[in-house]
Amino acid sequence: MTIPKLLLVEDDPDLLEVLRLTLQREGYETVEARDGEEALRLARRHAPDLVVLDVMLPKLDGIEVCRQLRADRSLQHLVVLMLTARAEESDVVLGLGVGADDYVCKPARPRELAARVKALLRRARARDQPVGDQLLASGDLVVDLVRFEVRAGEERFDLTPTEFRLLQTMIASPGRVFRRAELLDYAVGVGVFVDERNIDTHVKSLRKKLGGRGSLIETVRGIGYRFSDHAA
Amino acid sequence: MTIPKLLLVEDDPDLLEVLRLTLQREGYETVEARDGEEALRLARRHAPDLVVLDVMLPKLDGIEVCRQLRADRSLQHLVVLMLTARAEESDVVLGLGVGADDYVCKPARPRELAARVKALLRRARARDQPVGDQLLASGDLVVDLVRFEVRAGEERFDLTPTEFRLLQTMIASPGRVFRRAELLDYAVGVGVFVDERNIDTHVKSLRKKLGGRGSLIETVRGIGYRFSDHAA
DNA sequence: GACTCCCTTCACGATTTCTTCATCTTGTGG
DNA sequence: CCACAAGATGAAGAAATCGTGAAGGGAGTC
Repeated sequence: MTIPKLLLVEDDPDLLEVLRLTLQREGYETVEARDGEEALRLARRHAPDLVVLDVMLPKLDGIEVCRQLRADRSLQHLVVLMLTARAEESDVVLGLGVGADDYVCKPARPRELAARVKALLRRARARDQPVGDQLLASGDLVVDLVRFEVRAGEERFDLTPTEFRLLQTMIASPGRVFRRAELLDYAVGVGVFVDERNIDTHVKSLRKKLGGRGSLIETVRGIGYRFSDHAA
Repeated sequence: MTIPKLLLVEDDPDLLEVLRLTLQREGYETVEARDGEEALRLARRHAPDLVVLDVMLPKLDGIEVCRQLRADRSLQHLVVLMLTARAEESDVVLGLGVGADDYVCKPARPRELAARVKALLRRARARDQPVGDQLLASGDLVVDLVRFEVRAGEERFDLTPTEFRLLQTMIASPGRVFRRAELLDYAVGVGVFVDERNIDTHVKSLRKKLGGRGSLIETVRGIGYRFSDHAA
């Protein structure tokens, strides 16, 4: 559940600025390249989740960049979003032919660009994480990711989103100790700047809602918290 | 649950390549035709589940191909997905007029195309099932996919298309929580870019029309919505 | 062209949730 | 047993989410 990293490839400084502002506002981390060679280099160095790739580029055009990216095994999961000049249908077909996942015509409207990036990342994530571990359980406590609810026998616990993610994170690895900083990343969000003590408050509330089972969340003094793995 | 077979009809070799790559990657078996006559021949020989049909074709255009396919009793269950040039509104109207099930504007975005194909096949599968399975029900609420109406006892609810799809989607998996983004894909359309909170508005209207049963659509704060599965 | 229906967006208030902070309790080492 | 650090607790302000009504725009109809 980390924050998605995007590689923006665009030679026009103004356009690049627009891309950056648009996508950073959506909470993405961005890396930027101004030509094809730099794009390839940065893609390999940073392993971004998605690359926004202009077709017209100095040194190496977008088509060629895309082809080479696709040929790189270590970038198997990279999503490529092409930026093509308006009405240049041949570019689009070429781009899709070398494996681009989607395209947006320039000038790109921020709303559409952001929406497409979001949709692409969501689908990519869904693909990489096939249906399966939709149920987490330890003892008689069950975290149901499909129904977004937590049960124990007949009893149901009404948790807030943050409490839910907190429990989900810890119960996925019973016995493992999580530092507060880790829990913040998982449950609150990466890149959100809040006090680590915040976790204490959520843990407290979570324990309270879990009633007798609240003690399954153990405090590890000086480190953080963990979900008990003592056989129930 | 056999592997679906698709017939791809496209005269541009590059575009055909894109179609093939996109859909084979999704696990479909494909057959290819480059003109209208070949399309008809292969459709009859291979009896595919779905045909992706370009409108502009040599010899016999897509409209005419579609018309003839529809006239063939042995291809009753064939699903037709039209590929139309961008902004050619007239093509779309014509296509749907001769019985196409859906259309995608060229150049086709892989994800969108794949999503639509998947959705169409899912719908077709449901349609071919016995009548009983074309009724979705939970409690005394019945969603009739054949008559496109929703009933509860004697009462009939008059829903808009979007409200209908929304309800259909959720009632098909009672208890499962749907994120707004998912609901947008299912109920509004893949590749349509609208505000996620648009869903809220449709839900509100749906609840209002369902009257007392509106509460069956539950809000899962911070996540999305779901259809209740609490035993009636 | 006026009208209707549907979809979409927007803004406001009500409510819930998150976060911070001050205080109290507990655990630990000396 | 004390002192101190770390955690637990409760309260309250800040922020986010959701429900709602209304307005605008497009497509189709009369």
